[in-house]
Amino acid sequence: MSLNRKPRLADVARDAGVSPATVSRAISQPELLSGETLARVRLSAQRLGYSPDAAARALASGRSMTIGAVMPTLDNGIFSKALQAMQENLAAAGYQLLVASHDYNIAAETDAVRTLLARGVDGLFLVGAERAPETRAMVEAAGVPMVLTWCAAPGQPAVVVDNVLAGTLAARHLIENGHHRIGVITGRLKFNDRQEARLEGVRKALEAAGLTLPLALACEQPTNLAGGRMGCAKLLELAEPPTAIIGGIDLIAIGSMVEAQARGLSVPSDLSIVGIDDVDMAAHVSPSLTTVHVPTALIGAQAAKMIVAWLRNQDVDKAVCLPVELIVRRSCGRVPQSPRSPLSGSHGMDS
Amino acid sequence: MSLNRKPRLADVARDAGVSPATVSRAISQPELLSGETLARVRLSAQRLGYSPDAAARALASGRSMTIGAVMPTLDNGIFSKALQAMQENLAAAGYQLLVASHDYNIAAETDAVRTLLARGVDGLFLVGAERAPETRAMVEAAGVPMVLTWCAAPGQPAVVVDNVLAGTLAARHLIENGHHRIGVITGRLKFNDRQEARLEGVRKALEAAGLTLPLALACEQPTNLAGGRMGCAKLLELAEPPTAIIGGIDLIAIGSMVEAQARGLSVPSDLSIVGIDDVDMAAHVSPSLTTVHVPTALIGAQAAKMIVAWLRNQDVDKAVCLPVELIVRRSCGRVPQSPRSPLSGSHGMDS
DNA sequence: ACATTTAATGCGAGCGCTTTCATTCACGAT
DNA sequence: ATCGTGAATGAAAGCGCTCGCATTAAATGT
Repeated sequence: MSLNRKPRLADVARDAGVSPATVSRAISQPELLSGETLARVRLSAQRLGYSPDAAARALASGRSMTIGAVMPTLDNGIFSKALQAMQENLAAAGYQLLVASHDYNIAAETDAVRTLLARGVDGLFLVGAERAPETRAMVEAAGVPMVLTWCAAPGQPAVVVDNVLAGTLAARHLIENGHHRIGVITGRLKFNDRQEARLEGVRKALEAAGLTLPLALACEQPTNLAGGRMGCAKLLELAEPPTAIIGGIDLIAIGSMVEAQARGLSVPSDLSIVGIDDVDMAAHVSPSLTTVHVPTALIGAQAAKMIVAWLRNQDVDKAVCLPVELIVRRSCGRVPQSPRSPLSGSHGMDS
Repeated sequence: MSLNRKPRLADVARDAGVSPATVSRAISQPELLSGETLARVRLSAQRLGYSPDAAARALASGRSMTIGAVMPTLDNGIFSKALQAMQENLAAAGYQLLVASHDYNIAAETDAVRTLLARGVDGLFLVGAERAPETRAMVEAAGVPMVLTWCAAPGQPAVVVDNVLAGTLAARHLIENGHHRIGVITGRLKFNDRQEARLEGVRKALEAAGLTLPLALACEQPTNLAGGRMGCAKLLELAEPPTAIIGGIDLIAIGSMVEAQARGLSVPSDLSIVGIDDVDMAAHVSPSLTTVHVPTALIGAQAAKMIVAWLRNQDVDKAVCLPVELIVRRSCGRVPQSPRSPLSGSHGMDS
């Protein structure tokens, strides 16, 4: 049993009767070799069970074939879905994905980027456009291609969706159903420009309809079910509660639905609810959630393709904006005509 | 503007008036240096903005400070939660996490492991004990520490939970509530020993109570909400439908609940439902889901700690088994006494 | 037949760091 | 004074691969 050390490139070269350089080319630029030589080298490599040393390649070539992704958290369906898509697409192009998370902490993002850069990543995915100037500076100084996701920064390649539009779509749908008092529960706005944009979109739609968003009707909550429940509870306990609620993400919307139902309200007849994201669950809760579809997996896939193209020096679209779309399901209805039990009546009739 | 090339270790050495070896030690074994020298080197490093080159370190030292994790999918709360915990713990120890996924495809797992190994990972996390012999062989040949998660293989360090017990706990709870006809919806059993074990646990509890699991009452579905709905639909359409359903994972259980409710059944009075995992959502659906808590994040955290200890040549527990626990909420009730609308009556009275 | 390309391969100098071994120096013991 | 001793540091040989340049051989043109 010859359990000698791992074969190196030189071993293959010797075995195939060629120079190390030729073996190296057989791996990375096979088109430069004659068919015969290539075949011989491949045979030797195969026979010896050769597999190139990634660290050595990285050192010699200056490329690590590794891409870093820094997400707010991996523990959220929308990010893990994007991550999954990134991973698949990168793997297909020979790249590995290095992940880090910052839990919505702007300084933690800086640290993560620093670490990844020190790791020699060839490219970087970041979420959102808002970040510490230092972070941008580091990436720039390192000369590492970076593509943003979800939100775009000027002049920076990105794969985004129109979050403002998403908010507008959600609000407009409610307005068209006669709702005046619309509550909005967003995620924490700090270091989360996706949520900010969506909120802005809601405001826009409201203003376009001659309505406003009273301070009391907007609240920030953690981006999870519990946040949705709490936010909803808060809004429903208002003297003048909303007739409809927009969740900054589906999880919040669903949490709101649960809370409303737990309070004996019927969705949508007592309270309408709209989400944004269209997570798997949205179609399966009852009533099914009307929401604005955001192509999460596509964002990841596109971002991966973009960075690979960039690394291959191909043309890169400066920023692609993926479409969002209102998905009408069953969680929204016309504004209730009459006061309902735990809520005081809404003002003014409509329609 | 001196935008020269990145400073190297030698630059720091020159600046600090010491040898490169000393700088190297300042980084990785500071305890070997005199306080004075260390301070001087650190100052120079800081001033020059030095950051060691990971590839060079990896090549010279034979350690990449990188750990690979191969998951069935990132796009599932339980795995992404574990991943998140792994990532945090590894980062704290100076390691980076390289991720890959195989989508429940055993050959894809082999490929992922091969790739990660070629990448020079210092350690590996895998899910479950079932896999291609080739995969094990590769890891062994590479001499890379590997820790398994969720399910243990003999003689292999692992952080697991007793999935059989989880299944038993779920079933026993139902049995104690008088249920005889218990349906089970698991995820696909192929290359998923967690689900197999849970199913086995259910069988055990049933047998211990003198009951059996008829073939018709067990079904496999995708591990998501839609799977739960379909599985539930199938079971409810049986001539003799179950009075209770166990979901192999919470997502399935919740999907079942939705389906049951969509069919006009009330949970738990018409149908009891138990899940396994205790995902965030479980506490927030309505009725809240009775389930078996599996400490997902802890699995990840422990696994990370274990592999770090191993890499530091510290003692490693061969296999830690984390506790599972039945969480009684509101989705289970006594078996219905009388036939209910869409279902034919259950046989024999109980209690 | 001879110069000129073009294609295929080899040479060798690194890439930036780690680590073994040797060296130096200070200090307490003899 | 002399000799270990151990702590602190330096010298230098790689780690395994890539790539610019040089070289050779074959093909093409005149």
